[in-house]
This record gives sequence, C-alpha cells and structure tokens, in this order.
Amino acid sequence: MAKNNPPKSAISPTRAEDYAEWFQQVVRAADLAETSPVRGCMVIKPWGYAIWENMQRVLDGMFKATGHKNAYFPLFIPLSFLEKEAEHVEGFAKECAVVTHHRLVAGKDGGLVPDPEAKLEEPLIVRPTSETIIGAAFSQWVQSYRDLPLLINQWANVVRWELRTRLFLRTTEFLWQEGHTAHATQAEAEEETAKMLGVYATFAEQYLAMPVVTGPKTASERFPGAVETFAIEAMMQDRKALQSGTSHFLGQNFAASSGIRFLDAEGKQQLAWTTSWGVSTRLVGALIMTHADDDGLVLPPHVAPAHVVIWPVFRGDDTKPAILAAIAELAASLRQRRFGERSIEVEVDLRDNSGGDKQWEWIKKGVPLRIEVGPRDVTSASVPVARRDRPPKEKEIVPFAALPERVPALLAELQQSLWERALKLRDAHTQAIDSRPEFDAFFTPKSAERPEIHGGFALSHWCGSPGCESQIKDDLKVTIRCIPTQIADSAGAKHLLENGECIVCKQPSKQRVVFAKSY
RNA sequence: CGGGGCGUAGCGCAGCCUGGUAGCGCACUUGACUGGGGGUCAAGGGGUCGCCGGUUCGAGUCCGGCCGCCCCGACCA
Repeated sequence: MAKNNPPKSAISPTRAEDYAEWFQQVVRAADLAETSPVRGCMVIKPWGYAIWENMQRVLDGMFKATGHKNAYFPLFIPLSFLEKEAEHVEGFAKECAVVTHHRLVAGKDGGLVPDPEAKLEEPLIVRPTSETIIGAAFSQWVQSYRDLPLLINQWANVVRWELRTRLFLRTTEFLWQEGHTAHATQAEAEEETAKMLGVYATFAEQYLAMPVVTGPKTASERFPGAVETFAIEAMMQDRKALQSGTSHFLGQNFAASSGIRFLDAEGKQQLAWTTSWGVSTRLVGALIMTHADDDGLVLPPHVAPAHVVIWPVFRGDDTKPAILAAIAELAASLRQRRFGERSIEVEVDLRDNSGGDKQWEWIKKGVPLRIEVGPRDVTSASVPVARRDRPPKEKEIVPFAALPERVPALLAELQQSLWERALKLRDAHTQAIDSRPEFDAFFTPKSAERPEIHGGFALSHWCGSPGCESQIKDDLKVTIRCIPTQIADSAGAKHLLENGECIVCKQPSKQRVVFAKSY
C-alpha cells in the first residue's frame, strides 16, 4: 500500500517558516472565515461565527452580572455629531465611510450612480464607534442623579476604513460590543473603567486561556477623546503584542459635547462622567495566534463550538448497526454532562469520508477531543480519545462507562494545559532590560532578509516623555503597550515598580513599562 | 498614497524569455479495491488564462492602458 508523503504538519507554511501566512492558512483550514468581494471585509463562516457566539454569550453574561443592560443605537451618525468632540474627530476622521446620497440613478455608461437630486442635507457616517450617537441619547435619558449610573452595552458592527486589513485582526467592518456608561462622580466612572477592564482580563484568561497584561496606555496610544485608556495586551506566538480589549475613562469630555447633565441631590446642575469599553472579533484572531499550532486551530474548550467529535470506523457491513448504536448512546450520555456553563457539545461525523480525512479535518478545526468508534471498540466497550493539545496519534483508551466522567475532566485539563502553555511562552519572552544596546538587540532579528521570530515584552524604564516613546517607535517599530503596576502569574514582573533610568534619555523613572512590537 | 511583487480550475502553481489554440499537484464526482486512517487504481467534471485595446494568419505568451490583490511603509480594535 504505497502512500503519498503526507506533510509533516497539516498547515503549510509553519509558524517558524512564515508566521503571517501560517495565520491565513489556519483561518482557511479551520474554515473560520474568508475574504469577501468587499474590500477589507470578511465573510465569517459558521465555525468562526460559532466561536464568536460563544465569546458573546459568556461576555454578555458577565456584563449583565455587573449590572449592564443591552440596547441598540443607529448604524448612521450625523456628521455634526462626530464634530462635537475635537480630539474624537481628529482621531476618526481619516477612516470614516460617508453616506452622501439616498438614491441611485442610471449613469451614462449604463451603470448606477448616486442621484445628484438625492444628496443628503447632512452626510451620515457609518459609525466607527458610538460615543457621540449614544451620548445624544444619554443626554435625553439623564435628568437627575437618580438616573445614574446608566449602564448600557450594545452588540454591533462598526466600520473603520483601515488602509491594510487582515482577517479577524483588522477588517474594515468588524463585530464588537461597546459598553457606554454615565456616572454621577469621577470616582464611580473610574471604578467602572477598572471593573470592565477586569472583566475583560478575567474573560481572556479563564475562557480564552490567554494571559493578558493590563494597565493604562500612554497618551499617544489613547482613545481619541478619552482622559485615560486601559487595555488588555496579549503576547501572540510570534511574540508580538495584540491589544485585545480596551476600557476608557472619558472624564466629562463626551458629557460636555453631548450635553449629558443632571441635577444632583443639592439641586445643582452637573456634567456626568462617562466611560466606554469594547472587545471585538479581533479576539478570534487573538485566540488563533495564542493557541493554534502547525496542524491548525486549537480551541480552548470553553469557547469551542464542539467539545467532542465522534466518528465511526467501519469494517464491513455487519458491525455497522452496532457501531452506530454505540455512537448514539455515547453522544447522548455525553450531552447530559456539562463543562462550565454549557452542556457538552458533541459533533457526530457520519459523513461518507475516509476516517483519515475526518481526523485531519477536525484537527485543523481545533476540536478539543476526538473519539473514534470501530468494531474493536464496541467489542471492548471502550474508545480511544485524542486530545488536540497532544500529538495526533496519542490516544487514551476510556471505557464506555467512564466516558461521561472522563470527558469533562479531560476538557478541564486541556483548558488548563493551554493556559499554562501560553503563560510559559509569554514569561519565556518577557524580560527586564535596562541598557539600550540590549534593548535594540532584543528587538532586532538576526536575519534582516527573512526576519525570524524574535523579541517579546521588554520591561524597561521610561521617563514619561512622548519624545522618548516616539524615538523608540521610529528606531525599532516598538511601542509602549501599557504601563502595568503588576503582571499576574508572571515571575518576571517583580521588578516593575523599581526605580531606574529611562531606556532612551536616562532620566529617572519610577517604574518599568511594557515595550513590544504590536499588531 | 509612496516602494516592490503578483493576477492561468475551488486552493497551490508551471507555461510567457524563444507566439501555434491550456497543463500539473491537491480538492471535487463516479466506480472498484481497501479499511483504526489524511490509502490504491480507473474513468470523469470544472478555465472566455484580471479587463480593454493594439501588433500578428494566429496572443496565456509581444506592446499600451486600466482594474484588482499581496508584501514593505504611513494609519489602526
């Protein structure tokens, strides 16, 4: 039986060979999404969308548990609304899609053109974010201190006309949630900002098994119009940072431009304090780049569309009914079990494909556990269970009767092992660096033509000056990802709050910041 | 928008220099053989070679123009 030479890994190129191309291939091999005829926009396919739905479900629960309610605001924002907040306009004006007409007519060449007669009095922009339109609503909703706090979230799509796009990481249109809250006091709004950052960090770590560094951004990385922006930053497997969620303290900037005022308990008119916070489908990209390997996607059980896939191995027709019956029974008993907040989701693959095809397809899709059931297994009343975090051929034999207990336990182990693996990678490439030559070496690949994976998170001192920050950016394309006061679960973070000298100008500095190349 | 590269079947590519009427691998369909595995054999389906124009008896190939995509910058969740 001659065989073709199967590739060493299911995904080609590998991460080490060409990380960016590897990412694209994983997205395609796992059938998560594809490019669309619309420039910069993606079609999210069922497997990719199911991951997003799982993220949504968990996050939505966390938002509601912290007192937020969902609502929905218009896709279109009158141009004048955006103009109200000076920094905000400046930040977003460059990347706005603008609607100028409301009707098409036949053009000279037989095509359709905007009807000059149907020009809008005031152009509408497609929301790049909704502070201004939600601010307008809030100004109506808030009259008294008794109306506060106002805690709202919306699940929506937004459009930012980016010049270069990549599936999931930066698309022209993307899906996200944006929380918008208004408070009576600065302290309350600041507390909210911190609380939601904490929700994101908890979600990333406990559900996505993705370690994150949290902290404020520098002024140059701040959300346009915010007083302070906080982020969760994760290290991808190419050691670049991915900003995976943000929480903004907006001060009274948007309350002033939108007129969100209330009468306090003393009958004095006050401006509200607002916040906003969001995560997007970029999290799917983060998930891929945190866990996927050279055989494709690897899904943390908590957000996997299916926890387990089962398929039959037939040898002759006489054992088929027994195999199918065994599969039905195993699937039914597993579905009665739970993992986390969800029932165990079992995919039964009865397609008429070869077993090898199925195996590799589900490996590439990242399903946590794979079970095959053949005549031998029916006879022995046990099945081989393969874990996605182990080599494809490694299997554990589990008796039928033990499976409903064993599967949730294995899922928990797998969730934990992905977390540990990701944490280990991050810590291996996070280091305190105090000299500029060492810093430069850390962020400079050995091969200039074909840069190898290099760098990571450098914990270095910064004097706080924008000049030093931009110097580093110009020299090395390295930016300050955030200014953490601690990094949970990280051994390397104990030097964060030491005194030292700025990596650029040698002025005194009271703490280290996280420098990295980023997406 | 600046610099570079590329558009040939669903995906990955060869053919272009030296014009002669389209091919390879994978995938797909059918059948047989297989059977704890991305197997073997056979027979098939699928392409106005990015678009428009020019040169020529003849253009995927040569020339001109346009469009799109990718990579490197600038911008960014």
